[in-house]
Amino acid sequence: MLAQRELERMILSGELAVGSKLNENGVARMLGISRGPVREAFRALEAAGLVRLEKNRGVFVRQIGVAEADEIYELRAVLDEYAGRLATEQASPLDVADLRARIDRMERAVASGDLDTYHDANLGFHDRLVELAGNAKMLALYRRLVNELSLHRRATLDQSGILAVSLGEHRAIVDCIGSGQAAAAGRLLRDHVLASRERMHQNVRPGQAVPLTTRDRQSA
Amino acid sequence: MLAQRELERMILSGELAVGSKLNENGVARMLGISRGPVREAFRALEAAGLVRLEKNRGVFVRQIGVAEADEIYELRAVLDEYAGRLATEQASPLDVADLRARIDRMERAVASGDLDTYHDANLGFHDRLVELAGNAKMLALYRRLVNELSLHRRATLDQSGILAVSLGEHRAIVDCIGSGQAAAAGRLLRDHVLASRERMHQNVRPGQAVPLTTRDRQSA
DNA sequence: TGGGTGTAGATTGTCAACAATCTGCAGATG
DNA sequence: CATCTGCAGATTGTTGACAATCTACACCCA
Repeated sequence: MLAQRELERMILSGELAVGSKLNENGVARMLGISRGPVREAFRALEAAGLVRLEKNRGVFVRQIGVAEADEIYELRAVLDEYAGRLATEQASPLDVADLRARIDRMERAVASGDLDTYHDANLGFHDRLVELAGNAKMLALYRRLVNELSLHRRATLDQSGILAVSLGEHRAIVDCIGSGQAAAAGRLLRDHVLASRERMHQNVRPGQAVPLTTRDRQSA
Repeated sequence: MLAQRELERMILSGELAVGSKLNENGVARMLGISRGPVREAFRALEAAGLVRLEKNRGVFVRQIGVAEADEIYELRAVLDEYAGRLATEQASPLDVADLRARIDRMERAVASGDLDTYHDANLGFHDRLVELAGNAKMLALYRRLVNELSLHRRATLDQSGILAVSLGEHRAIVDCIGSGQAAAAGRLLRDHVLASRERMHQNVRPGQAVPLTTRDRQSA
């Protein structure tokens, strides 16, 4: 039960590299437990889409390719448009202020060049927005998609110019939410996600395909 | 690995009643295996949303209430509208003919009063439609939602009048797909799903809340 | 009689050992 | 020299046993 959360944390933080093999004995020793609970955690993580199980061969941290990331971004665009519409109808002035504060936090992070904080705040902003929509099932699906996207380890050569654009999009979205323009909020949110997808593509091209040295790497 | 599929089948078919407790030893004996693999299957099924785990108390087949079913229907409406648009762009004439054949099968089932066959064909029709959209991740999410909806055991007092209406909606959808009207196909599909939600509500009202006798029932 | 309490049985959580399968390498063979 | 074969070690799949926790019922007491 706890092993699953710890493994999930390590996978999402990148502590366990994408594509690396997870040895049952190794993980068990690392967590100070036996193989039984580790295997159970693996099964749960597989259903959550974070690892891949190969019968009699072992489990691997899942690798999300560009094509699959594309699919996920398009799904997010559809869900986010809906979430934006609902959130506009549901959000209180306090909620809007909270969203603005999150954007401010992102802006400060960009100004100080702290990309990690920016990334966290960005995830938090979108998560809060979907949460405001008030559909718990959608929030669960959304989080799953975001988790899977984090398995698409791209070069992350975020240039501050791109981040500034993204910041502007965020502000426009919250302005629509604050002024009750549901349809416009949804549309901007969808466009924002699709633009993020394009930004990912531009990051992927220089690096080409995923280097082989990161596949089936040993760890734990 | 196989235990999970068997349990999933038994849950979705209703062989294991919604809300019933699944005893580890009982399931293990039933499947002719030991408790270890059973516990692994439980963890996977929990992540799939089919069972609910309560620490030190056991696992129960999940119960979907009206509020949650509502959320799922609204999500399906959003996804299906998108799927309808994509499917229209992707579908070949053969695909359209296949969809029509599925509707014919539903019609025959209604005519002969075979509600089980109608239900299967209906699920198959929508599944195929989402599959045609060509987004594998969306298909996976869609199937998960449909699975969860089957945990909302309503009275299923399907009257043939209602089914006829549903059949007509199906034909209109495929007509749009066949004639390349993507936006219209999406809109009709969304409306169809939302209408299904309303039909569920009308089925729920007479029966009121779920009777207590079906909760935490012993089985396996 | 109603309600709290303790205990016996059942059930879940965990572990270590055994069986089945895979992997890597050394040696044979053409 | 390349390829196939077979074994040794490592890893996964499964099992039965033990510890921790919960549940239900009998019992006691006000």
